[in-house]
Amino acid sequence: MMLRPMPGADRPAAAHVSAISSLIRKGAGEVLFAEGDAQDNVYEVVRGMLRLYKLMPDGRRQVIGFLSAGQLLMASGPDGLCVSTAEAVTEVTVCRYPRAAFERLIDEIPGFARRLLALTWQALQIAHDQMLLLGRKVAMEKVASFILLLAERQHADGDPDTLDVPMTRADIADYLGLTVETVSRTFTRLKRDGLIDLPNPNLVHILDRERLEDIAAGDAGYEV
Amino acid sequence: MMLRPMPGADRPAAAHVSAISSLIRKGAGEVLFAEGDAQDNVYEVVRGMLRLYKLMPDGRRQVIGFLSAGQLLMASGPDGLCVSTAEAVTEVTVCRYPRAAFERLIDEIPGFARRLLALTWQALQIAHDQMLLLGRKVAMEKVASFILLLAERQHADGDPDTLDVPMTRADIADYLGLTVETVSRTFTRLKRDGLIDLPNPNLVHILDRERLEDIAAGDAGYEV
DNA sequence: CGAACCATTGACCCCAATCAATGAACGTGG
DNA sequence: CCACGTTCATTGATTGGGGTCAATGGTTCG
Repeated sequence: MMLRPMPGADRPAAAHVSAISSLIRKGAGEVLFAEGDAQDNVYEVVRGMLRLYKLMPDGRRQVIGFLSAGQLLMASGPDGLCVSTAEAVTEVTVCRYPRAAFERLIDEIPGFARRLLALTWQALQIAHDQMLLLGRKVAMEKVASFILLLAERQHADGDPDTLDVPMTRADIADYLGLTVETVSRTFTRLKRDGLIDLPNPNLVHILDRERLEDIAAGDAGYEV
Repeated sequence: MMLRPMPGADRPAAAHVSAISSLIRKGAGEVLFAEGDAQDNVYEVVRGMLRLYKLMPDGRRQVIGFLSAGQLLMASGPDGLCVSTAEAVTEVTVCRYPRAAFERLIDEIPGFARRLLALTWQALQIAHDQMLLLGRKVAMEKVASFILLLAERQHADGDPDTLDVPMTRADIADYLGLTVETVSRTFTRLKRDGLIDLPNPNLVHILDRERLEDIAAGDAGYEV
């Protein structure tokens, strides 16, 4: 489960429970938990970025989401088994809360459950939007949507049109239901067409946000 | 938002609040609410089936899910705007709860919020599984997964291998990220290969569940 | 009986996958 | 410091799975 901070909430939802938590650091590429693990914890990303994904037996991968600072993550279901794998994209610091203690707080702190419910509902909406993207958008629309999603996430640090891209092309491909090659070609095309600049693979400058938004929404204005 | 009954819960979560609810009937094809509507309600399906979907400006459609008896549906976000459209697949009876009253109950009834949270979390997991399907599975795997999903849903009424398929091929296609033609061809192929029987378009008999499950999981055993 | 809708099937085509090669960036160790 | 391996990104050539276009038949309904 992937949760984002509530709009208007100044502090992450789990800030209440720092007494029972423990801080964990992971280097890039390290696994926090894997699909099927029997560990039963709630995590909060403090610094860095995680990727959450599911695997098929033959290695096909679907990235469910990228989690950055402030986001909550319930790793396992009622049975205590993890339903996806969480891996560090960059070096990350996460805060771990034992599930049992977390659940107790739900009953004790008034309004906490409602807040969690709102967060989970929001996560569900994001998942539904991603279903539209995966099921119905073409490659160009997927990549444009992804760039705007990144932009939305980091409007805090200065220029809203300058984007850090910490994940690899393979991560992006597995998030968008494409291949590495198609993602790369699409970035190149967006650059060639003057919608973005791409000084290096991990840095994007948005040059024409309006057209990007039209493309992402499917208002087909990108055929040249 | 789409919710399913908690495992082990004998009654739908909203059964507590029947005092403030109203029953609504809709004929097949009728719209319960549409994306962007400002109505702020929680629904529970009593009888029949709903489809939930999102649209793109040019008419491309992604079906988010099919809801049958017992399932809960929070139509709108914190801003009160509906994030998807709900339409009757068959004739349906739904129970409507005003959001405000529903929210009050969350604070008043102990454990209710937690129960809703569990339901929402489960809905999120289903959405994540669907993301894997949409992003990484091939047509045959998608259709096999869909048939097994249908089977899971109606194991109550008698034969677990006899499935009612109330939705159209277009609904299925928009749920799986395919076209009507591909869905139809894939059903035909499954029938030809002896994995299912298809007496008519709305009735499926599962003949080889094990192979269907292998295909759905991606254990590629369906090339002939 | 005709209109509308739905499902199926065939012919053809195209977008994105696959296969393949190259270059850039980054350690790591001699 | 440089040779080497590894990983990542890009680009080109080719292919194929599923989309598109089109036609047919079944069913329902007015």
